[in-house]
Parts: sequence; structure tokens; C-alpha cells
Amino acid sequence: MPELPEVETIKRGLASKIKGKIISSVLILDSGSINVSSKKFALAIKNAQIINIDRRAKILIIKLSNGFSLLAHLKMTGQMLFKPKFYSEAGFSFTEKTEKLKKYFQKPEFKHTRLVFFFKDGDALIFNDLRKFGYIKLVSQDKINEFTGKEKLGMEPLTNNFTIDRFKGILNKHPRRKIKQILTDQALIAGIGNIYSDEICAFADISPMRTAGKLSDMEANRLYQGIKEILLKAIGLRGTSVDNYLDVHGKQGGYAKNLLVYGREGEKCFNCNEEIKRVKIGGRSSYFCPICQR
DNA sequence: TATATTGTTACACC
DNA sequence: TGGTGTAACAATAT
Repeated sequence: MPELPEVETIKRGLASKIKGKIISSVLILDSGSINVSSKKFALAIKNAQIINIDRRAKILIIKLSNGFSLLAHLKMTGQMLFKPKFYSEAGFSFTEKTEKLKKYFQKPEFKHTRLVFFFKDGDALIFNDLRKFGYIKLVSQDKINEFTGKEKLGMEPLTNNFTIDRFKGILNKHPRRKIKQILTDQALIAGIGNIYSDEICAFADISPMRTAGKLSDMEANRLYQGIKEILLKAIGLRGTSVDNYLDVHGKQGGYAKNLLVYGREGEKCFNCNEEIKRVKIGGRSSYFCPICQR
């Protein structure tokens, strides 16, 4: 599941690989992945240059030279794969017919390919999405704030204005909510999902079921430290691949072997050897050590 | 075939 | 009313 560290890793990969490139065409294999008609989408981005790539919460913002941006959300299973020299390797010319391209993408490895961006230099960018929950939206740049405002996104946890006081303010405002739900609530703190919320609670030795109002000052400090440290460490290792997450080079993230609890139901806690338990909180699986996390 | 998966939202409830 | 919880939905693999 791409969360903040995975999306940030992809953002950096895209910045180094496609920034400055000019889009020659786009192949739309699943119109359900975009927000406007295929015709409008293709026409709008043709010949546009990639200005830069940004991230807000788990959303990638690809800024184009023509006043539009592409907002990409990978949801559970989205992938962005950079394919250098795609045209020459696939044996295509720049003016290849759509039908021939579509036929080529019927190959099994492209089963979940929804969109393909072709660049003037022959490189390509592939958007895969097994579950089809993700999207790439064409949004006018003057409407991006409107869009992210509509999504009610909270603070970016790695920015300087996400201070310990701000974090405690959030806890105080929602004293009855479980800490797991606060960490994963995108309207409060943006970018933390199921994996890292469990890992942050494990780092802080706090049960994900604890309510915010009953946390001591020290416990709140530990959670805050966990948010910063774990997200930064995960970015440093290019994310966690527990499912189908890959970076733009098609490589897995390196954080999976650092997971303390996520996905380890029935396995032993590294600290006390107790079995890791799994409970549902707000309908989501949550993993924790019942001895270490109180 | 029923179930599990997560991010997001719509809606019911107190 | 606003804060909270829950169910529903997206589509697919197993």
C-alpha cells in the first residue's frame, strides 16, 4: 500500500527520470482511471512538458507546462514504472497506430496497465493498478487547492509546522478517538496509512486501541517521535513492499525487514517473544504486541 | 464462491 | 451540532 514514504520515493524517482520531458502521446487502456473523457485527456497533455513533481499526502502532483497538472493517487495497488527507451526496445515508431499499441499491451505483464505516457525521447511511463482504485486526474493548476481542500487533507507530518504542540493539539481535540484512527485520519495528519500507523504505535510502545485523551505527555512525545523517525527511515529505505509496491525503477522498497509488527500476526515480538496479535480497528487490521504496547 | 484487502466518503446516531 | 462510528464502495486474487 503506497503511503507517504512510498509516494515520496516515487515522487523523487519521477523527478529524476521524467522532469523536463515532453509528452508525445498517452495510451489510455482504462478510461475509468481518469476523470475526463479520453479524448480531452489525450488532447490536453499532448506536447506538454513536465515541469516538476510534487507530493501532497499520498497524492502525486505532476505539473505540466500548459496550466494543467496530473494528480495521481495510487490507492492500494497503483504503480508508476519508468521504462527507458521504450519505443526502441518495443520496436515501435513515434507514429505507431493506437490499435497496434493496444495489441502490444495485451501481453500478460501489462494485464493491469491502465495508462501509458510516451515521451518525445522514446522513454515511457506506465501506470499499473490491479484494483483500479487509483486515479490520474487532469486538473487545472488554479484548481489544485480546491481539489486538495475538498479532500480535507491535514498537516504534512514531515514539515516543520507539524510540531509537537500541533500534534498534542490534535490529540486534545479528539480525546475519545483511538490513536490508530487519529494517525490514519487524512484530515488530521496526511499520508499515514495502515502499515506505518501500526509501526508508529509499536515504536512508541502504545496500543493502537488507546484513546487519545488518556495518553500521558511522555506517550504523546513518543508517538510524535515515532511519526517523524519511522517515516524518515522508511523514505531512506525507499518504502515498504509488503504487497505489490514498486518504485519507478520496478524495485522493491527496503523497509519490509524493519517492520516490528505489521503483517506479523502469530509471529514473535522481537522484544519480548510474545505473539503479535491482530485486531480490527475501524474495520482495518491492526497488528501489535499485547505485552510491549500498553 | 465467499472473503480479504485500504482509502475515502456518505450517513446514522448521540 | 459536531464529533464519532460504521458501512459501503471501488475490483481483483485466492
